[in-house]
Amino acid sequence: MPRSYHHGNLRSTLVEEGIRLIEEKGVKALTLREIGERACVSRTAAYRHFSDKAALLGAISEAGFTEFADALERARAAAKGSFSSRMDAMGLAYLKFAEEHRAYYEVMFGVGCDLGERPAGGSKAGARAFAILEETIREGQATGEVRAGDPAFLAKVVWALSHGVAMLKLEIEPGSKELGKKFILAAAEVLRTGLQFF
Amino acid sequence: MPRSYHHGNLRSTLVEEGIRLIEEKGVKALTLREIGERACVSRTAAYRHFSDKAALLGAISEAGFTEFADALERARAAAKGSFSSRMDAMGLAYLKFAEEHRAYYEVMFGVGCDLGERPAGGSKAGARAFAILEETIREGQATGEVRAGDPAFLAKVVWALSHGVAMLKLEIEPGSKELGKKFILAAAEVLRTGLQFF
DNA sequence: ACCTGAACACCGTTCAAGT
DNA sequence: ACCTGAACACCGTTCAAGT
Repeated sequence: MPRSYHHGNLRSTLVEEGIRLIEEKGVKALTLREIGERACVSRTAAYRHFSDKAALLGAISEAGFTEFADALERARAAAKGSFSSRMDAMGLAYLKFAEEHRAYYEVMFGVGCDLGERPAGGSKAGARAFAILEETIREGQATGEVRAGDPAFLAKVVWALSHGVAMLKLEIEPGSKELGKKFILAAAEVLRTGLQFF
Repeated sequence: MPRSYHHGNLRSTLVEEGIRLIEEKGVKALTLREIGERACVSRTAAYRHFSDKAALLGAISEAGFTEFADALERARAAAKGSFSSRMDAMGLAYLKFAEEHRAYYEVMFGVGCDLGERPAGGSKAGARAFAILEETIREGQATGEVRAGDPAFLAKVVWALSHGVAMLKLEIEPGSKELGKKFILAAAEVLRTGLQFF
Protein backbone atom coordinates (compact mmCIF):
# COMPACT_ATOMS: atom_id res chain seq x y z
CA MET A 1 0.00 0.00 0.00
CA PRO A 2 1.15 3.55 -0.68
CA ARG A 3 2.19 5.32 2.46
CA SER A 4 -0.01 8.11 3.70
CA TYR A 5 1.05 11.48 5.05
CA HIS A 6 1.59 9.89 8.41
CA HIS A 7 4.22 7.25 7.91
CA GLY A 8 3.30 5.07 10.85
CA ASN A 9 6.60 3.41 11.63
CA LEU A 10 9.01 6.10 10.53
CA ARG A 11 11.31 5.56 13.48
CA SER A 12 12.26 1.98 12.60
CA THR A 13 12.35 2.84 8.89
CA LEU A 14 14.88 5.60 9.56
CA VAL A 15 17.05 3.21 11.56
CA GLU A 16 16.88 0.54 8.83
CA GLU A 17 17.65 2.98 6.02
CA GLY A 18 20.44 4.44 8.11
CA ILE A 19 21.98 1.00 8.54
CA ARG A 20 21.64 0.26 4.82
CA LEU A 21 23.23 3.59 3.91
CA ILE A 22 26.06 3.18 6.39
CA GLU A 23 26.84 -0.32 5.12
CA GLU A 24 26.89 0.94 1.53
CA LYS A 25 28.83 4.17 1.84
CA GLY A 26 30.36 4.29 5.32
CA VAL A 27 29.78 6.35 8.44
CA LYS A 28 30.80 9.63 6.88
CA ALA A 29 28.10 9.36 4.21
CA LEU A 30 25.42 8.91 6.84
CA THR A 31 23.46 12.15 6.53
CA LEU A 32 19.99 12.95 7.80
CA ARG A 33 19.16 14.35 4.38
CA GLU A 34 19.91 11.12 2.51
CA ILE A 35 18.28 8.93 5.15
CA GLY A 36 15.16 11.06 4.78
CA GLU A 37 15.28 10.79 1.00
CA ARG A 38 15.61 6.99 1.17
CA ALA A 39 12.71 6.80 3.59
CA CYS A 40 10.68 9.01 1.18
CA VAL A 41 10.34 11.66 3.81
CA SER A 42 11.46 15.21 4.42
CA ARG A 43 15.00 15.70 5.70
CA THR A 44 13.76 17.12 8.95
CA ALA A 45 11.16 14.44 9.67
CA ALA A 46 13.68 12.54 11.80
CA TYR A 47 13.41 15.23 14.46
CA ARG A 48 9.91 13.98 15.35
CA HIS A 49 11.50 10.67 16.47
CA PHE A 50 15.04 11.54 17.47
CA SER A 51 16.22 14.58 19.34
CA ASP A 52 19.42 14.59 17.41
CA LYS A 53 21.57 12.94 14.75
CA ALA A 54 23.52 11.45 17.66
CA ALA A 55 20.29 9.91 18.96
CA LEU A 56 19.66 8.23 15.59
CA LEU A 57 23.25 6.94 15.65
CA GLY A 58 22.55 5.65 19.14
CA ALA A 59 19.55 3.70 17.85
CA ILE A 60 21.66 2.28 15.01
CA SER A 61 24.31 1.36 17.55
CA GLU A 62 21.74 -0.39 19.71
CA ALA A 63 20.52 -2.41 16.70
CA GLY A 64 24.13 -3.33 16.02
CA PHE A 65 24.69 -4.54 19.57
CA THR A 66 21.55 -6.67 19.31
CA GLU A 67 22.91 -8.45 16.22
CA PHE A 68 26.30 -8.66 17.91
CA ALA A 69 24.92 -10.28 21.05
CA ASP A 70 22.89 -12.70 18.91
CA ALA A 71 26.01 -13.70 16.98
CA LEU A 72 27.95 -14.33 20.19
CA GLU A 73 25.06 -16.34 21.63
CA ARG A 74 24.78 -18.50 18.50
CA ALA A 75 28.51 -19.17 18.49
CA ARG A 76 28.46 -20.10 22.15
CA ALA A 77 25.44 -22.40 21.71
CA ALA A 78 26.99 -24.11 18.68
CA ALA A 79 30.21 -24.89 20.55
CA LYS A 80 28.86 -27.21 23.19
CA GLY A 81 32.19 -28.43 24.51
CA SER A 82 34.79 -27.07 26.86
CA PHE A 83 35.46 -23.50 27.91
CA SER A 84 38.30 -23.27 25.41
CA SER A 85 36.15 -24.32 22.45
CA ARG A 86 33.53 -21.73 23.43
CA MET A 87 36.17 -19.03 23.75
CA ASP A 88 37.51 -19.90 20.30
CA ALA A 89 34.04 -19.87 18.78
CA MET A 90 33.07 -16.59 20.41
CA GLY A 91 36.38 -14.99 19.48
CA LEU A 92 35.96 -15.99 15.85
CA ALA A 93 32.33 -14.79 15.90
CA TYR A 94 33.52 -11.48 17.32
CA LEU A 95 36.04 -11.01 14.53
CA LYS A 96 33.59 -12.17 11.88
CA PHE A 97 31.03 -9.63 13.04
CA ALA A 98 33.56 -6.81 13.03
CA GLU A 99 34.59 -7.83 9.51
CA GLU A 100 31.16 -8.33 7.98
CA HIS A 101 29.50 -5.41 9.75
CA ARG A 102 32.36 -2.95 9.75
CA ALA A 103 29.99 -0.01 9.62
CA TYR A 104 27.93 -1.26 12.53
CA TYR A 105 31.09 -1.94 14.48
CA GLU A 106 32.43 1.55 13.80
CA VAL A 107 29.26 3.20 15.05
CA MET A 108 29.02 0.87 18.04
CA PHE A 109 32.53 1.56 19.22
CA GLY A 110 32.71 5.20 18.33
CA VAL A 111 34.97 4.93 15.30
CA GLY A 112 33.91 7.71 13.00
CA CYS A 113 31.74 9.58 15.42
CA ASP A 114 31.78 10.84 18.96
CA LEU A 115 28.30 10.11 20.19
CA GLY A 116 27.47 9.49 23.82
CA GLU A 117 26.48 5.87 23.39
CA ARG A 118 29.18 3.63 24.84
CA PRO A 119 29.76 -0.13 24.37
CA ALA A 120 28.93 -1.39 27.86
CA GLY A 121 27.39 1.71 29.34
CA GLY A 122 24.08 2.83 27.93
CA SER A 123 23.50 -0.02 25.51
CA LYS A 124 21.03 -2.66 26.62
CA ALA A 125 22.10 -5.22 24.01
CA GLY A 126 25.74 -4.35 24.72
CA ALA A 127 25.16 -5.29 28.33
CA ARG A 128 23.59 -8.55 27.11
CA ALA A 129 26.66 -9.35 25.01
CA PHE A 130 28.83 -8.64 28.01
CA ALA A 131 26.66 -10.89 30.20
CA ILE A 132 27.10 -13.77 27.73
CA LEU A 133 30.87 -13.41 27.93
CA GLU A 134 30.78 -13.13 31.71
CA GLU A 135 28.62 -16.26 31.98
CA THR A 136 31.05 -18.21 29.78
CA ILE A 137 33.91 -17.20 32.04
CA ARG A 138 31.86 -18.19 35.08
CA GLU A 139 31.40 -21.64 33.54
CA GLY A 140 35.12 -21.85 32.90
CA GLN A 141 35.72 -21.09 36.56
CA ALA A 142 33.21 -23.79 37.56
CA THR A 143 35.10 -26.44 35.58
CA GLY A 144 38.43 -25.17 36.83
CA GLU A 145 39.59 -23.99 33.41
CA VAL A 146 39.71 -20.35 34.56
CA ARG A 147 41.10 -19.19 37.88
CA ALA A 148 38.85 -17.69 40.55
CA GLY A 149 38.26 -13.95 40.57
CA ASP A 150 35.68 -11.33 39.65
CA PRO A 151 34.13 -12.63 36.39
CA ALA A 152 33.09 -9.11 35.37
CA PHE A 153 36.68 -7.90 35.52
CA LEU A 154 37.96 -10.92 33.60
CA ALA A 155 35.21 -10.41 31.00
CA LYS A 156 36.27 -6.79 30.57
CA VAL A 157 39.86 -7.82 29.93
CA VAL A 158 38.73 -10.44 27.42
CA TRP A 159 36.49 -7.91 25.68
CA ALA A 160 39.31 -5.38 25.53
CA LEU A 161 41.68 -7.90 24.00
CA SER A 162 39.08 -9.02 21.46
CA HIS A 163 38.35 -5.43 20.53
CA GLY A 164 42.04 -4.78 20.06
CA VAL A 165 42.43 -7.73 17.76
CA ALA A 166 39.36 -6.70 15.76
CA MET A 167 40.64 -3.13 15.40
CA LEU A 168 44.12 -4.26 14.46
CA LYS A 169 42.64 -6.59 11.89
CA LEU A 170 40.40 -3.83 10.58
CA GLU A 171 42.85 -0.97 10.55
CA ILE A 172 46.29 -2.41 10.16
CA GLU A 173 45.78 -5.58 8.21
CA PRO A 174 42.55 -5.26 6.27
CA GLY A 175 41.68 -7.88 3.68
CA SER A 176 43.84 -10.65 5.07
CA LYS A 177 41.42 -13.34 6.20
CA GLU A 178 44.06 -15.87 7.20
CA LEU A 179 45.99 -13.42 9.34
CA GLY A 180 42.79 -12.42 11.10
CA LYS A 181 42.00 -15.99 12.00
CA LYS A 182 45.55 -16.50 13.20
CA PHE A 183 45.23 -13.40 15.37
CA ILE A 184 42.00 -14.29 17.06
CA LEU A 185 43.14 -17.85 17.73
CA ALA A 186 46.40 -16.58 19.17
CA ALA A 187 44.54 -14.09 21.36
CA ALA A 188 42.09 -16.78 22.45
CA GLU A 189 44.99 -18.98 23.44
CA VAL A 190 46.61 -16.14 25.35
CA LEU A 191 43.37 -15.59 27.19
CA ARG A 192 42.89 -19.25 27.94
CA THR A 193 46.37 -19.89 29.21
CA GLY A 194 46.91 -16.46 30.64
CA LEU A 195 43.70 -16.20 32.61
CA GLN A 196 44.91 -18.87 34.99
CA PHE A 197 47.81 -16.70 36.09
CA PHE A 198 45.96 -13.51 36.99
CA MET B 1 58.85 40.14 14.76
CA PRO B 2 55.49 40.68 13.10
CA ARG B 3 54.77 38.09 10.46
CA SER B 4 54.84 39.24 6.86
CA TYR B 5 52.47 38.33 4.09
CA HIS B 6 54.45 35.18 3.54
CA HIS B 7 54.24 33.23 6.77
CA GLY B 8 57.41 31.21 6.35
CA ASN B 9 56.62 28.11 8.38
CA LEU B 10 52.87 27.95 7.98
CA ARG B 11 52.87 24.18 7.59
CA SER B 12 54.22 23.41 11.04
CA THR B 13 52.17 26.25 12.57
CA LEU B 14 48.98 24.72 11.16
CA VAL B 15 49.89 21.33 12.61
CA GLU B 16 50.67 22.84 16.02
CA GLU B 17 47.50 24.93 16.15
CA GLY B 18 45.54 21.90 14.98
CA ILE B 19 46.92 19.84 17.84
CA ARG B 20 46.20 22.59 20.35
CA LEU B 21 42.65 22.98 19.06
CA ILE B 22 41.99 19.23 19.06
CA GLU B 23 43.27 18.88 22.62
CA GLU B 24 41.04 21.73 23.75
CA LYS B 25 37.78 20.95 21.98
CA GLY B 26 38.05 17.45 20.51
CA VAL B 27 38.32 16.01 17.03
CA LYS B 28 34.91 17.21 15.92
CA ALA B 29 35.81 20.84 16.58
CA LEU B 30 38.88 20.57 14.38
CA THR B 31 37.96 22.79 11.44
CA LEU B 32 40.18 24.30 8.80
CA ARG B 33 38.49 27.64 9.39
CA GLU B 34 39.37 27.80 13.08
CA ILE B 35 42.88 26.46 12.54
CA GLY B 36 43.39 29.22 9.99
CA GLU B 37 42.05 31.83 12.38
CA ARG B 38 44.36 30.65 15.18
CA ALA B 39 47.31 30.73 12.83
CA CYS B 40 46.27 34.29 11.82
CA VAL B 41 45.79 33.20 8.25
CA SER B 42 43.00 32.80 5.76
CA ARG B 43 40.84 29.68 6.06
CA THR B 44 42.01 28.44 2.67
CA ALA B 45 45.70 29.01 3.23
CA ALA B 46 46.12 25.40 4.38
CA TYR B 47 45.58 24.24 0.80
CA ARG B 48 49.02 25.58 -0.13
CA HIS B 49 50.58 23.01 2.25
CA PHE B 50 48.06 20.18 2.42
CA SER B 51 46.04 18.73 -0.41
CA ASP B 52 43.21 18.06 1.92
CA LYS B 53 41.84 18.24 5.48
CA ALA B 54 42.65 14.52 5.66
CA ALA B 55 46.27 15.33 4.80
CA LEU B 56 46.48 17.81 7.69
CA LEU B 57 44.98 15.16 9.98
CA GLY B 58 47.63 12.80 8.66
CA ALA B 59 50.37 15.25 9.64
CA ILE B 60 48.81 15.62 13.11
CA SER B 61 48.63 11.83 13.37
CA GLU B 62 52.29 11.56 12.42
CA ALA B 63 53.24 14.08 15.12
CA GLY B 64 51.21 12.02 17.57
CA PHE B 65 53.01 8.82 16.65
CA THR B 66 56.34 10.57 17.13
CA GLU B 67 55.42 11.54 20.69
CA PHE B 68 53.99 8.07 21.21
CA ALA B 69 57.15 6.32 20.05
CA ASP B 70 59.22 8.65 22.24
CA ALA B 71 57.09 7.81 25.28
CA LEU B 72 57.49 4.07 24.67
CA GLU B 73 61.22 4.47 24.19
CA ARG B 74 61.60 6.45 27.43
CA ALA B 75 59.60 3.86 29.37
CA ARG B 76 61.67 1.05 27.93
CA ALA B 77 64.95 2.81 28.69
CA ALA B 78 63.88 3.62 32.25
CA ALA B 79 63.00 -0.01 33.02
CA LYS B 80 66.40 -1.57 32.66
CA GLY B 81 65.54 -4.98 34.06
CA SER B 82 63.87 -8.07 32.76
CA PHE B 83 61.50 -8.45 29.83
CA SER B 84 58.53 -8.42 32.18
CA SER B 85 59.48 -5.12 33.80
CA ARG B 86 59.90 -3.57 30.37
CA MET B 87 56.54 -4.90 29.24
CA ASP B 88 54.88 -3.46 32.33
CA ALA B 89 56.54 -0.09 31.85
CA MET B 90 55.69 0.08 28.15
CA GLY B 91 52.13 -1.03 28.80
CA LEU B 92 51.64 1.66 31.43
CA ALA B 93 53.25 4.24 29.14
CA TYR B 94 50.88 3.17 26.37
CA LEU B 95 47.84 3.66 28.59
CA LYS B 96 49.17 6.92 29.99
CA PHE B 97 49.64 8.30 26.50
CA ALA B 98 46.14 7.28 25.45
CA GLU B 99 44.77 8.96 28.58
CA GLU B 100 46.75 12.18 28.48
CA HIS B 101 46.65 12.63 24.72
CA ARG B 102 43.16 11.33 24.03
CA ALA B 103 42.77 13.63 21.04
CA TYR B 104 46.05 12.54 19.51
CA TYR B 105 45.18 8.92 20.10
CA GLU B 106 41.77 9.35 18.49
CA VAL B 107 43.24 10.84 15.36
CA MET B 108 46.06 8.30 15.25
CA PHE B 109 43.76 5.31 15.43
CA GLY B 110 40.92 6.68 13.39
CA VAL B 111 38.48 7.34 16.22
CA GLY B 112 36.46 10.30 15.09
CA CYS B 113 37.58 10.37 11.51
CA ASP B 114 38.12 8.03 8.62
CA LEU B 115 41.33 9.27 7.11
CA GLY B 116 43.67 7.07 5.15
CA GLU B 117 46.54 7.21 7.61
CA ARG B 118 46.78 3.90 9.47
CA PRO B 119 48.71 3.02 12.65
CA ALA B 120 51.38 0.72 11.26
CA GLY B 121 50.91 1.35 7.57
CA GLY B 122 51.80 4.78 6.28
CA SER B 123 53.12 6.26 9.50
CA LYS B 124 56.88 6.48 9.85
CA ALA B 125 56.83 7.12 13.61
CA GLY B 126 54.17 4.43 13.97
CA ALA B 127 56.56 1.98 12.39
CA ARG B 128 59.24 3.15 14.84
CA ALA B 129 56.94 2.51 17.81
CA PHE B 130 56.22 -0.91 16.42
CA ALA B 131 59.93 -1.60 15.98
CA ILE B 132 60.58 -0.73 19.64
CA LEU B 133 57.96 -3.24 20.72
CA GLU B 134 59.31 -5.87 18.33
CA GLU B 135 62.84 -5.35 19.61
CA THR B 136 61.67 -5.77 23.21
CA ILE B 137 60.03 -9.06 22.31
CA ARG B 138 63.19 -10.14 20.51
CA GLU B 139 65.14 -9.49 23.71
CA GLY B 140 62.59 -11.49 25.67
CA GLN B 141 63.15 -14.37 23.27
CA ALA B 142 66.92 -14.07 23.68
CA THR B 143 66.65 -14.45 27.47
CA GLY B 144 64.11 -17.24 27.12
CA GLU B 145 61.27 -15.25 28.66
CA VAL B 146 59.28 -15.39 25.41
CA ARG B 147 58.88 -18.44 23.21
CA ALA B 148 60.41 -18.56 19.72
CA GLY B 149 58.39 -17.36 16.77
CA ASP B 150 57.99 -14.42 14.41
CA PRO B 151 58.60 -11.34 16.61
CA ALA B 152 56.58 -9.15 14.23
CA PHE B 153 53.51 -11.32 14.67
CA LEU B 154 53.90 -11.43 18.44
CA ALA B 155 54.36 -7.66 18.48
CA LYS B 156 51.14 -7.21 16.50
CA VAL B 157 49.22 -9.31 19.00
CA VAL B 158 50.70 -7.34 21.89
CA TRP B 159 49.84 -4.07 20.18
CA ALA B 160 46.28 -5.22 19.54
CA LEU B 161 45.81 -6.21 23.15
CA SER B 162 47.24 -2.91 24.40
CA HIS B 163 45.03 -0.98 22.03
CA GLY B 164 42.01 -2.91 23.25
CA VAL B 165 42.78 -2.13 26.86
CA ALA B 166 43.33 1.54 26.05
CA MET B 167 40.06 1.76 24.14
CA LEU B 168 38.12 -0.05 26.85
CA LYS B 169 39.58 2.28 29.42
CA LEU B 170 38.76 5.26 27.25
CA GLU B 171 35.26 4.28 26.19
CA ILE B 172 33.84 2.05 28.85
CA GLU B 173 35.52 3.16 32.05
CA PRO B 174 36.66 6.75 31.67
CA GLY B 175 37.99 8.57 34.65
CA SER B 176 38.89 5.55 36.72
CA LYS B 177 42.65 5.68 37.11
CA GLU B 178 42.96 2.69 39.40
CA LEU B 179 40.89 0.44 37.17
CA GLY B 180 42.97 1.44 34.17
CA LYS B 181 46.18 0.53 35.96
CA LYS B 182 44.67 -2.77 37.03
CA PHE B 183 43.68 -3.47 33.43
CA ILE B 184 47.03 -2.79 31.87
CA LEU B 185 48.86 -4.80 34.50
CA ALA B 186 46.45 -7.70 34.02
CA ALA B 187 46.88 -7.52 30.26
CA ALA B 188 50.64 -7.33 30.64
CA GLU B 189 50.56 -10.41 32.80
CA VAL B 190 48.40 -12.23 30.28
CA LEU B 191 50.86 -11.32 27.59
CA ARG B 192 53.84 -12.40 29.64
CA THR B 193 52.47 -15.72 30.72
CA GLY B 194 50.45 -16.35 27.61
CA LEU B 195 53.19 -15.62 25.14
CA GLN B 196 55.01 -18.74 26.24
CA PHE B 197 52.16 -20.93 25.10
CA PHE B 198 51.71 -19.69 21.55
C1' DA C 1 55.58 30.83 -4.64
C1' DC C 2 52.31 31.97 -1.25
C1' DC C 3 48.06 33.84 0.42
C1' DT C 4 43.16 36.03 0.11
C1' DG C 5 38.01 36.61 -0.76
C1' DA C 6 34.08 35.45 -2.83
C1' DA C 7 31.52 31.64 -4.25
C1' DC C 8 29.70 26.81 -4.38
C1' DA C 9 27.81 22.65 -2.77
C1' DC C 10 27.18 20.58 1.05
C1' DC C 11 25.92 19.78 6.33
C1' DG C 12 22.70 19.76 11.05
C1' DT C 13 19.12 22.18 13.16
C1' DT C 14 15.10 25.46 14.05
C1' DC C 15 10.55 26.90 13.41
C1' DA C 16 6.35 28.60 11.54
C1' DA C 17 3.15 26.46 8.74
C1' DG C 18 0.55 22.71 6.75
C1' DT C 19 -2.40 17.82 7.19
C1' DA D 1 0.46 14.07 16.64
C1' DC D 2 3.17 14.01 12.62
C1' DC D 3 5.37 15.98 8.67
C1' DT D 4 7.04 19.89 5.35
C1' DG D 5 9.69 24.01 3.44
C1' DA D 6 12.20 27.81 3.93
C1' DA D 7 15.81 29.67 6.51
C1' DC D 8 20.09 29.90 9.39
C1' DA D 9 24.65 29.04 10.76
C1' DC D 10 27.90 26.22 9.85
C1' DC D 11 31.28 23.02 6.97
C1' DG D 12 35.21 21.68 3.05
C1' DT D 13 36.80 23.01 -1.28
C1' DT D 14 37.66 25.69 -5.74
C1' DC D 15 39.45 29.44 -8.18
C1' DA D 16 40.35 33.90 -9.98
C1' DA D 17 42.75 37.56 -8.07
C1' DG D 18 46.09 39.89 -5.25
C1' DT D 19 51.35 40.36 -3.09
